[in-house]
Amino acid sequence: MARYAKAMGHPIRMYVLELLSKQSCCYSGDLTEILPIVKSTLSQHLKELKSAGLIQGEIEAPRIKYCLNKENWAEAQQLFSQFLIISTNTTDCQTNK
Amino acid sequence: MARYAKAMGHPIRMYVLELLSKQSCCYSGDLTEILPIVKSTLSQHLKELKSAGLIQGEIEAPRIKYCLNKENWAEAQQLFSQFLIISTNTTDCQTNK
DNA sequence: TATTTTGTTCGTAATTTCACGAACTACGAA
DNA sequence: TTCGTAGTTCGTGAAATTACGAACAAAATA
Repeated sequence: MARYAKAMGHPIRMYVLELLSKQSCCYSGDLTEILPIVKSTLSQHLKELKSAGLIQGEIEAPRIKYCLNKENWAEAQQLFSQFLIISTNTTDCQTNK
Repeated sequence: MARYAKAMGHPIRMYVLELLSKQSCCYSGDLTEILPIVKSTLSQHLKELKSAGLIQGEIEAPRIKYCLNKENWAEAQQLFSQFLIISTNTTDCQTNK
């Protein structure tokens, strides 16, 4: 979960994920036109998202089509939603004192 | 959301959050005994979690009692679970080509 | 009042992140 | 084959992160 969170912890990467969650897929060329960064920087961010497992790229020459990695996305959904539930039966505050 | 994600993007901070989600509250003195870091480092992490809005501290002299910031926690829950849903009606892949 | 406990702040160092441009690779099209 | 397009990789530098120990502050206790 820390790995997913870390990947999500940057506005550019968040933007890409948000787009992909709405739009099924995109090409990085289109992203460079929208985003205020050069293509090499974008490439790095996409690489991070890919190695975190949140997206996947598919060659569609001469471009690359990116979309969500649905399997891991579902896992993240599972992890985060479970984690962020405020448990109603938390144990009492323990101290070693 | 990037702010929350960033705060969650470190194992130590994740550990603290996990503990607090199970245990209602804790004291940082107890954490220093469990975690492999020095108190000043822990203090920094707690500060980050606090400034991200995920936890809050309450003075209970001579110690400080930490617990989740339930309001923001609920917001994060909302944001993440909504965000991570795989929308079934994504629009088609758009390209500027 | 002096001491101990608890935690923060500060300075420092090592590492990582982020961003850029240049050089390179791959591949389709002229 | 040569050219143009689409991306990646590499080297670099600036800034942020992570961790530590020392010094400091606040407050309970001896």
